[in-house]
Amino acid sequence: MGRARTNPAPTAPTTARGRRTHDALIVAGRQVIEEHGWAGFTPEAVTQTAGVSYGTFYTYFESKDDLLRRIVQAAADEMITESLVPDTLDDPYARIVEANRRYLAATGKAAKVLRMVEHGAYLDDNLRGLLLEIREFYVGRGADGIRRLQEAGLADPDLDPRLTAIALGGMVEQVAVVINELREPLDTEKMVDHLSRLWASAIGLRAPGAGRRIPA
Amino acid sequence: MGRARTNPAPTAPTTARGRRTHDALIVAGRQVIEEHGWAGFTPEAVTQTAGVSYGTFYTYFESKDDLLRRIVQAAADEMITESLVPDTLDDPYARIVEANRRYLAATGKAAKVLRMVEHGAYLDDNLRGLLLEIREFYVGRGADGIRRLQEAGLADPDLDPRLTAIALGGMVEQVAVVINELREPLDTEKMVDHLSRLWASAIGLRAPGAGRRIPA
Amino acid sequence: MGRARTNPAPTAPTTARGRRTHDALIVAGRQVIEEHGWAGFTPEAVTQTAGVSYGTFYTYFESKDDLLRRIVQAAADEMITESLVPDTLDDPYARIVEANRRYLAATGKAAKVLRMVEHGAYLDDNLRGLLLEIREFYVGRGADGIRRLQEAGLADPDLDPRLTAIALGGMVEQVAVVINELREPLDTEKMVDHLSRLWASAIGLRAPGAGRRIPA
Amino acid sequence: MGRARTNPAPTAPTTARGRRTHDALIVAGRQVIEEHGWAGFTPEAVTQTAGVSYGTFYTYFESKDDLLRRIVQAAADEMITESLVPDTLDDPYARIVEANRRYLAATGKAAKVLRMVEHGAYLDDNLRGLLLEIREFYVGRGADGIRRLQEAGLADPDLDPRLTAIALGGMVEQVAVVINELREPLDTEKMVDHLSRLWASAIGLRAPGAGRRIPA
DNA sequence: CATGAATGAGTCTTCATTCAT
DNA sequence: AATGAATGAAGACTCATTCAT
Repeated sequence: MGRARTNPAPTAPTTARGRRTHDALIVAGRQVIEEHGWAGFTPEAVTQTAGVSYGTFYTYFESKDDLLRRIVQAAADEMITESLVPDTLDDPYARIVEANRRYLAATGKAAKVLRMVEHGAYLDDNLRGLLLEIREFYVGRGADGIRRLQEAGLADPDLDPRLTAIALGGMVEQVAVVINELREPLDTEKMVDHLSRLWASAIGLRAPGAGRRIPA
Repeated sequence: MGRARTNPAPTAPTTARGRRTHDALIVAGRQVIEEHGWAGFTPEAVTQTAGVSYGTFYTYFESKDDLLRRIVQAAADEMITESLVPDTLDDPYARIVEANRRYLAATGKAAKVLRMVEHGAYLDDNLRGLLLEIREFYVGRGADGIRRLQEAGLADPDLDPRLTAIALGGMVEQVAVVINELREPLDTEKMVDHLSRLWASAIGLRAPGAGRRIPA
Repeated sequence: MGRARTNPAPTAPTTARGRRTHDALIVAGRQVIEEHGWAGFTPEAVTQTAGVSYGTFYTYFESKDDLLRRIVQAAADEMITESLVPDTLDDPYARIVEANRRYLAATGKAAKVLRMVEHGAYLDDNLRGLLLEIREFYVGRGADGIRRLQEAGLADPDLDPRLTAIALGGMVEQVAVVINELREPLDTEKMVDHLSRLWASAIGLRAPGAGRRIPA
Repeated sequence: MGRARTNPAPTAPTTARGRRTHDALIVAGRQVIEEHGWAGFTPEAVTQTAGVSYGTFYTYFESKDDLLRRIVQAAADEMITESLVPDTLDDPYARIVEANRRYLAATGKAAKVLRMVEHGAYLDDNLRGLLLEIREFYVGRGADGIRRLQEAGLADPDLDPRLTAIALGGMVEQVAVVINELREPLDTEKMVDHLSRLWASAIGLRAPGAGRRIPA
C-alpha cells in the first residue's frame, strides 16, 4: 500500500491447480470480510480460510487491496445481476415492487461486502470507482424508469428524473443498510410494500385507467 | 503482565492554558479525521496538527478512542442542534422543507466526521451507540411528524409512521451522503425542493383546505 | 477499540530454520535477562542478541511474557533435574551433603534467572505459580527426608517436618543467593560442609550406631 | 535515571511547611510502594497520596530513585532498631528466641519495602549498598553471638562463625519472606520456636549446667 | 507454484522529568 | 514553594509484504 514493489507481478494462473487456488482465495476473502469485517481481513486470515500457506497470497494478488478490488467487483456484478427486473413485467407499480424486493434481497448477500468496503473507498480510487459504478447503475435505471413514466403521462412531469432517482434510490439503499446492518428488526416484506407505495406516491404514479393512485 | 494503569487518569484541565490545549486537540482531531480519514487519525497527527508534543495527547485523553468519541459526540450534538425546526413554523409542508434544508446543511458540516467514523462503528459499541442515537433522533422526529399529520387527516393513514420515517429519513440521509462525499455536482436548493416534494407526495400530504398541495 | 487479535498465533516451528530461530531466541532471552536483568529484557534486546529482526520475536512468542515464562520454565526444570540426589546414596548425612552441593551448583546456573524474575512474580500469576512450584519441590523433598529420619529414630521427633524443611531449605536457598548474587567471596565447598553440618545438627541427626554423627 | 540533569538540585527544606511536605512525601512513598508495589511507585501516585501537586515531587527529590533511597534508608533504620535485643537478656537461648521473634516482627513492617526494592538493587549501587549494610548488620551480630558462645564453650567450636551466621541468618530471613510474601499460612509463634530450636541445635548450643541441649 | 519464516516501519501508550506560571 | 501542563524517548506489539528454500 504505497511501498515500492519488487515482487514479481502476479500473473493469471495457468494451471488448473493455480486457478483453483486463486478462486479459493477470492471465496475465502469474501467469507473473511463478511464474518470478521474489515479489521479481520488480513492475508493471514484469508489464506488460512482458504487452506493454503501464507506466502501463496502474493502468488495471486499484488496486495491486499488487489484482492479486495476483485472481491468487490464480484459482489457488484452479482448484486446487479440479481437486481434485474424481467422485461416481461409490464405493470409500472409491479416493476417498482419487484425492483425493491430484488434490491433488498441482493443487498442481503452482496451489500455486506460493499458496505464494509466503503471505508476503504476514501482511500483507494479504484474502489471508489467501483462503488460509483454500482450506484450509477441503480440511479440510471431509476431515472430511465421515471422518465418513461413521465412520457407516458403516468408520473409527475415536474420532477427531475435524475434527482428523483438519486433520492428514491437512496431511500431504498439506506433502508437496506438499516435492515442488514443495524439489525433493526423489520419485516422485509412489509418494508418492500412501504417502499413501493412511497416511491409510487412520491412520483405521483397513476394507474392508467383507475382513479386510485395506489392499489390497496 | 497486567500492570495496573499508573498514568494519571486525564482530568478536566484546570488552567486556562490547559483548556486551550485541550480544545486545540479536539479541533485538530476533527480536522485530521476530516482531511485524512480514519486511517490518518493518529495521536501523532493530531498532536502535530495542534502544535503540541506527542505526550500531551495523553494528558487530556485516555486513548485515541477517547478523543474520537468526544469528536463524534460533539459532531452529533452540533448536527442535531442545527437540525431543529423552530416550533413557530406551522405549515406542514414548510416544516418538511425546513427540516430537509437544515439536515443537508448540518450534514455538510458534521456528517463528514460521522460518515468517516462509521467504519469504526463495526467495532466499537460506544460509537455504534452514538450513531444509533443520532439516527433515532431523526427517525423519531420523522415518525412523530407523520403520525400527527395522519391524525389531522393530512397524510395517508395506511402508512406505518416508523417504517415511513425510516424510509424517507434514509432518503434524505443518503442524498446528503451523495452531496457531501461523492461530490456529484448537485444544486442543493433544487435538491431540497425535490426531497420535500417527494416526501410530501409520498405520505400523501394534503393542504388542509385546497385540493392539491404540491404545486404543479 | 477492542480489535480482535488478527496476528498469527505463534505455532511450533515446522521447519529446521524455524526451530533454529526459535531456540536462538530462547537462548538469547536467557542471556539478556542474565546480563541486563529484568529491565533490559526487551524484545528488541532479545532479537538483536539472537541476530534476527524485531518482528521475528512475535513469530514465535505471543508476548514478552510468553518468552519469559518459557525461560523460567526451562530454568526451573534444569534446576530441579540437577538437584536430584541419586537413590543409591543411602547414608542420611551423605544425602544431605549431596543435596546441598547440588542445590548450590544448580543454583549457580539457573537461579540467576529465577531471582531476577522474582520481581515479576509480584505481578504475574503464572510466574508466581512457577516459582511456588519450585519451592514446593524443595520443601516437599526436605520434609519427606526429615519425616523418614524421624520415623527411623534418627532425627528429633519434636520437629514439624514441614516447618523445619521450610526453615532449613530457606537457609540453603538464601546462602545460594549470597554466593551467586551478592558475590561475597565464599568457598563453596566449605559452605556445603557448613550447611550440611548445620542442617544435620539442627534436626539432631544421629548416626544409627555411633554416639555423635557430626565429625568434630 | 541516567539523563543529564538541568533541574535545580533540591535543597533541604527550610520552612516548616517545606519540612511537612517533604515528610509527607516520604510517608506517602512508603505507603504507595507497600500497597501497589514497585510498578505502582510513580511520582504521580506518591504526590497524589501525599495530597500535593505533581511538580512538588521534584522540589524535594532529585528523582524517583532519590526518594526510594530515603524510604529504604528509613525502613532499614527502623528494622534494625526494632531488631535489637536488650542487653539485659542473658540466657543464650532466650536471646536467640528474642532475636528471631523481633526479626520476624520487624520484617513484617519494614521488609515489605526492602523486598520490593531488591529488584532495583540490581541496577542501583546506592540501593545495593543499603541492602548489604542491613545484611551485614545481621550477619555481624549473628557471628559475634556465635563467637561468644564458642568462647564460652557453649557452641560447637568447629563452626566458622561468619559462615554459620550467614547460613542461619539466611534461614530466618527466608522464613520471613515466606511468611510475609508468599503468605503460606504459618503460625508465627510456632515458627519462632522452630527457628530458635533449629538455630540452637545447629550450633550445638548447650545449656551451661544441664545435659539437655534444648529446653523443652 | 507452494511454503512459512523474516522483515521493519508504524501504532498506541507510558512515564520520569522539566518548565512556565 | 507550589502547581499542573508539557515533553519525548522508549516500550510492546502489529501486519502487509518479501524472501529463502
